[in-house]
Amino acid sequence: MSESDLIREKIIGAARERFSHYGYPKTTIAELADDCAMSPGNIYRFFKGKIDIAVEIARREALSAVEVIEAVLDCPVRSSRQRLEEVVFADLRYTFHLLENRPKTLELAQIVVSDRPQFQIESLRRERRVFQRILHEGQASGEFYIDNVAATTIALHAATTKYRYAQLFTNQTLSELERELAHVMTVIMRGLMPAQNGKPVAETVIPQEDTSSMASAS
Amino acid sequence: MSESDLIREKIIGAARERFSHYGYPKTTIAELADDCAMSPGNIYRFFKGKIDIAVEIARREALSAVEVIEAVLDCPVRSSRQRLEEVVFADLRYTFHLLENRPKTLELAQIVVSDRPQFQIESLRRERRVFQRILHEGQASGEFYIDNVAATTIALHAATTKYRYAQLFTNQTLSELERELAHVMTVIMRGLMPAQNGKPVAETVIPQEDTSSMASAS
DNA sequence: CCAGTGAATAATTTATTGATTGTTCATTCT
DNA sequence: AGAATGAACAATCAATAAATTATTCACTGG
Repeated sequence: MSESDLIREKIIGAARERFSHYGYPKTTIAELADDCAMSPGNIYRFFKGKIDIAVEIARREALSAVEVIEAVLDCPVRSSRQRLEEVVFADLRYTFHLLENRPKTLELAQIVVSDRPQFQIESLRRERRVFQRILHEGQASGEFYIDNVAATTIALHAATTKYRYAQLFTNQTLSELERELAHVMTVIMRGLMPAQNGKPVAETVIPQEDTSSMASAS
Repeated sequence: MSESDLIREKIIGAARERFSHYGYPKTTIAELADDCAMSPGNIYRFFKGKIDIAVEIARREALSAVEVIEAVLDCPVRSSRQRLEEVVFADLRYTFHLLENRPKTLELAQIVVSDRPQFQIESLRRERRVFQRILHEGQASGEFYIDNVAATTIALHAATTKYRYAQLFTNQTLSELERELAHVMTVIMRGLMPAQNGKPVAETVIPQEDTSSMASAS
């Protein structure tokens, strides 16, 4: 990593710290410059503007969020169904806890999105890719009956919209949301899986929370 | 209708007019009083405060929205499936056109909800009742396989969240949303209906827009 | 009495100003 | 030369004052 990149990282680190403590609007370029022992003007040799620092931080946050979800893919499971359910519930829990414990992260994301609408579109696309992988795998194994994986991925993603950053839509508790999502997933799974000897597949059971990946937030 | 009720209606009429033209914040009590040829103080004999006028208007708007959706129930259809699909698509189209043609209506609703959170909860509940009726009917006729109608109603409602006031979530066009919703409904219908001789039920077809109930907005 | 008034008051909103902050760039360092 | 500075300028924000508005209530005319 070049010298220049190191300085860039230093700025990002200082900004992450201040944005999460005091918020984006209350953080000044002068403060970031101070933190990095440089002049305000020098910041602009590394970022085009203040908002671009926020974009970079939000981009990394979004990537690591998808990684948390993708981590679920790595642990061995019995079926694609279980994978899918675990990913959806992980999404609910991850975004729920994020808003609960680090509200400034959402604030930052909203500021970035209002300036760069494309940012949100790309974040959603990344998330869908995880879904798509699972559906594709389930189709290949014959576990799912899906005639159009791409369209079904979009449908699945849309149908679970309420369970991403759920606090934006409702003030239900996490338990209530989990119970509700289980019912949604029951219907969806029955929509994806052929009935077993005349009986629809069993109801979705709320998965155990995976405590091993519950890293504490900075 | 009593004299007093007539005056009340006059105030509501004047407020509807001004709220929809200039918005709630820019409408003053003095203006409403002028419109009704009375003094500002007299308004308060009919409404506890300015916000209560908005609440009453929003309440009626919400009721008439549900009526538009319920109207779909009256026309004869071949199946519960068709009913359900028509209601869901009617909801998407109605709320989409509402935001497109009468943005002040949403503004008013948001103001009311921010002051009276209960308002939103009740509106959603009313909407769900329409869904519940159809699910219940489909279950009774054997067309749907549903083990828990109440829970499935909630699931269906949650899964279609994105298609109510869709512009709040996305800037997709109505056609795009319709195509997407068709895929969502395909999965859901397959989740609700037993497969016919081994094959999952057919994909959802986007229903024709019902032009007969397309009343022009004031 | 009681529906209705309108001036008085409290609460909000808007306008104005001064201070702060984001951004640029001519200049200084190394 | 390239890296960094910090004063200068423009844009934005915060604080305050001014104006407007919501609400109340002692009063009036029927």
